[in-house]
Amino acid sequence: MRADSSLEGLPKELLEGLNPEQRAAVETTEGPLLVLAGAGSGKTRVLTHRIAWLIGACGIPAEGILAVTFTNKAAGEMKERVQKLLGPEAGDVWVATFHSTCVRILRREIQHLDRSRAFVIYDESDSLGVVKEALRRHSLDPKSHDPRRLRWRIDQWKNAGLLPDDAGERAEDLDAEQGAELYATYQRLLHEAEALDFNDLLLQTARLFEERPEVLARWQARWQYVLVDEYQDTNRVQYRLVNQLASGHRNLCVVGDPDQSVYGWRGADIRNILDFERDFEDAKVVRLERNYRSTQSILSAAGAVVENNRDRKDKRMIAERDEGDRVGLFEARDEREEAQHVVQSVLEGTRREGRPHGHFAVFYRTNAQSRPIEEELLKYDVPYVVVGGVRFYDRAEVKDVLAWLRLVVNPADAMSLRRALNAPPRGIGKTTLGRAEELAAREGVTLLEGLRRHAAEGAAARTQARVRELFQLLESLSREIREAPPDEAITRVLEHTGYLRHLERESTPEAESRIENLRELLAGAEDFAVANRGVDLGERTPLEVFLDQVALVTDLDGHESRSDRVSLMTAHSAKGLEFPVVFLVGMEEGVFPHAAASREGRAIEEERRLCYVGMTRAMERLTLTWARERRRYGSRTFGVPSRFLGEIPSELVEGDVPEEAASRGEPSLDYSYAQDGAAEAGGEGLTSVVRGMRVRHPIFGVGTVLDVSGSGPRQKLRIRFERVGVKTVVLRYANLEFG
DNA sequence: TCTGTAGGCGTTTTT
DNA sequence: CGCCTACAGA
Repeated sequence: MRADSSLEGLPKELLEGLNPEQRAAVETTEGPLLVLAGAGSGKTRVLTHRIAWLIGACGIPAEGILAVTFTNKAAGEMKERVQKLLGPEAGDVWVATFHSTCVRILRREIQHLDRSRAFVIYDESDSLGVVKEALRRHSLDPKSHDPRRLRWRIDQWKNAGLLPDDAGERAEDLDAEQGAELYATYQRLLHEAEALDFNDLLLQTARLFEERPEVLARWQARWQYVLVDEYQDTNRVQYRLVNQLASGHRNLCVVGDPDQSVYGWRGADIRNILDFERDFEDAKVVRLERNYRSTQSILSAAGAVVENNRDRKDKRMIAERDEGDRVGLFEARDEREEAQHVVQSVLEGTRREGRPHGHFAVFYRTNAQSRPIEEELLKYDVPYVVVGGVRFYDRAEVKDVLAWLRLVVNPADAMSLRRALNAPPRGIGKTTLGRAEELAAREGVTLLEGLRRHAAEGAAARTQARVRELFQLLESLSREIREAPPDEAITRVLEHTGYLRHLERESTPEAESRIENLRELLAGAEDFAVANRGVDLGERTPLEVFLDQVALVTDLDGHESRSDRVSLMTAHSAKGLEFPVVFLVGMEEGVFPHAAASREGRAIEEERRLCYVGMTRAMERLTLTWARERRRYGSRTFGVPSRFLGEIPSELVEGDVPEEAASRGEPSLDYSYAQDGAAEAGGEGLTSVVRGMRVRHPIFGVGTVLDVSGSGPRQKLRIRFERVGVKTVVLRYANLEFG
């Protein structure tokens, strides 16, 4: 312990107000520690106090600590709270997401993998563009090979830590083999563009650590204490990274709650937390089971739902608060009535109890469900904010401008070139680009260089002139903005490329709103410039750092919780938050649980955990609503109440548990398991169809199942038939033979 | 090469 | 229902 006068008395203070378990989690600083932190048990408090304890009481230098979180928002909050506890002593503690941590490492070390340190980060749509390009290179029709499906598949491989060769080795059929080849092409294209997609950030870092032990050793030495938040949501690659970083000193503290694991679809592997004690035999385990957030009724109701999961460690949360109101249940005729109920309740709460709008939150399963609620809120002038959804930086006009910036930083970036090229249009079209691409592939140069050579080698005079103009523009732009602060760089791009003039000339309301978004982009860049004035960025330019940040922020991070607005968001986005009054809407089969999850046991359990997450965000009042009728993709559909409603004991509920839901819980669970089991056993028993299965259709002949969607009588199959290509058939009517 | 329109399509959750 | 793509016409 160090005798720094400014810290005297602090250590004691850091433990005040913590319960014995929380205190143990803070004080157990050495060696592996697993903190099983149930919902509302003061997890963030433990993490922040632990960091403060390490610095303030144990004398660990701030920069020796790494704390990894899931979202930028969580990271920001945690850092802020540590600073509040310690003051300036908090200094350089590194609290960040996995992704930004990896970016930081790669920006310094990626040359060891033979790559450029000026790499660009491709987001989902960039990456989809690369997938399409890969399909083109293999002369495959995007109609029969859905690019999104392939992208998803590549993602799954990456989440599992598999590189193209690994995927190829494991391929069991032609389809998988072809997929692996496409994956290889995809990686090659990324490499040629000096680009990394989101998953590459993690995967390449893990690879780097494996291939270069001396590099790993440096980072191990730097971060003597590692903390990981939301450990239940880590995937295999993140697991590898954590183990690599902690394998020397083993001062690893992971915090999580298996009941809140809701990212399995994204490759999160719940085994990571369930097996922690096996991975580290000497691990200490602390359980935080006192809930300080919710009333007894809310907690019991949520617990009753999640208890139905079979694959679960038994756990009981103890409510510290009193019983409170029963959980509300509302049956609406349709989605409009549902919205009306929510908004009327909000109005009542504000009038009668004087609650600010910020007390209320509405959660739904999918982003598309926000609309009717928004319309109703607008009708009564209730201020609200939609959290998540379309990322600001995903808007076309914003991406256009950013493409120019990215191109200046990294001229190899083919996707940005494609974008920037025609923003605004400058007479270089498909044909020219296609030729340039061919040339680039043939001669092994970047797309930009291919374009230059194509123009030099006898393209039409017109094209030549236009390409020359483009290069002049790029060169002068590059000279001017390379070292400039991002706000100035954006201004220059808007001027010199003629993008702004192009929009102004349109003078439509749409163009007007685009210009408005660009102003917002500019304002964001100004904020960045102000925040980073005088900050040492090392060898990197402000523009480069700005682009990194832009690539990794989500819409979630920007909107801080405001006290004067109702919050609307998906149940996923709600994780980690809390609100006094919560509405969980759209509680119908097919909506929540989502139809895509209804067929598989494991997926249903994840839906149930998601429901648990949503319910446990509520502090004082929780209302679940469902609608008999709902407009979905333009047409009316009829819904039955969610099985989750039937899992809540009626004595905890205000209002009637719908009969249909009450009778569901058990049998539906068994059914899903029966189906799952049959699939694993090789397809006997009920018609349980899985991907890759061979089938015979009376008309179309023999084929392979590509995908299964929906459940029950409406279950649909996408099948690639040998003779007639890909068709979608309804299982019930198709008369398929299996085997 | 660009722009407008008609049709097809799929729609889970996100770093 | 709204987004995106493919296609036709200038």
